Amino acid sequence: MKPKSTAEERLIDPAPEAGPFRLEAFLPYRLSVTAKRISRAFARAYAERFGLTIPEWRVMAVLGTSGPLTAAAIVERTAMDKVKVSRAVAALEAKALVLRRPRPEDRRSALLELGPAGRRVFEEIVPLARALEAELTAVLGPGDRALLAALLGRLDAHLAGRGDPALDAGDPG
Amino acid sequence: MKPKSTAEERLIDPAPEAGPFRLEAFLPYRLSVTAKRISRAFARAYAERFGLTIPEWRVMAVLGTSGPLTAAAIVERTAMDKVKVSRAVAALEAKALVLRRPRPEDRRSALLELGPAGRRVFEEIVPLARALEAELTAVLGPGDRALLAALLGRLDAHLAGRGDPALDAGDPG
DNA sequence: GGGATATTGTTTCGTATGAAACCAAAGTCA
DNA sequence: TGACTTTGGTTTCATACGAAACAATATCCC
Repeated sequence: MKPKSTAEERLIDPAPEAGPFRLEAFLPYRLSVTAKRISRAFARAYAERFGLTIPEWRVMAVLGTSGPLTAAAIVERTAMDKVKVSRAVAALEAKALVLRRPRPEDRRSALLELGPAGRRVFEEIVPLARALEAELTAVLGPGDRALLAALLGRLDAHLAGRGDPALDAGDPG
Repeated sequence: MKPKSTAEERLIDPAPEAGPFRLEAFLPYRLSVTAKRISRAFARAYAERFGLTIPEWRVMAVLGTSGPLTAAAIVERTAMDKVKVSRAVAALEAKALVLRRPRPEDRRSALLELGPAGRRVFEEIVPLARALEAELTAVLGPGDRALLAALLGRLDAHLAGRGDPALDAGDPG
């Protein structure tokens, strides 16, 4: 750690030594740990009560609040890659939660939508997901929760802008 | 979505319907997406330039700023489960970056520390990691970065408190 | 029309993950 | 001392992941 740096030095050295490296203060690490913890809690809840994985839940989540979508549209809205979406949809079809409606005008893709059973499960999950979210983020008041969302939003926009390849997302949900 | 709720209803219903469910506004989802994006960027950088995975980097990170540690101590400090740590350490040993020093007084575990090569890699990675962190979080000023860290800190403490089982952490680093 | 190219999803294949089983070395205690 | 139990790490095994290859259309453009 250098003694205090002058304004000039700061211009030259944009990332001044901030003392010894501490993993627990490293933002990417912190973000990962927190996200994973929350992810787990949700994964467990969805699995236990509905037999769903997080990718499956994400697909249902978007289909629950939109008209029928193609797989590609789901990819866009869930930040998952197409392999994951493909598998999640296949699983949901097998459970009769999602229906596939072929499109004569383009037989490569089909429109996907919640079936009656899927709709019921969706209606049941949403309040649960909201409650769990509220419970897990209880330490933050509504204000800080919004603040966190805003910060993540800015960060995300930045990251999405930086032409990074695959845009998939881990697990939570 | 209910018509506006009265104060009384709010007391009764702690999680008032906030309109239709929107995945992209769901905090667990947002956290996961952002964490994963950052994770990827780091994973790629570490792999390309140092041939390291994130779990490996984490192990080196703690060993780089502490005396020799047992695997169990590393588990504590990296929020990774013992299987992951075991494998990361094995890989680092194979690369001669980490050395294992047996302990006669307890031959079940050994003390682990960076070897000379590991030390050199560590010294090289740290500035890079800091620079990448700075770049990725550039949209947030230092103030907001600290704010985000603080919010994650509170959230984490809360989550860690809630006796959730496994405490492993995803990937970033 | 009809070959070249692009788009949409699915499948393959190698790697990462983690729960549970396992092994070896301590520790307990009768 | 000699069962049991506990602790520290490793290995196994079944699953999740995603990059790359693939198959089936669709679209271009001559």
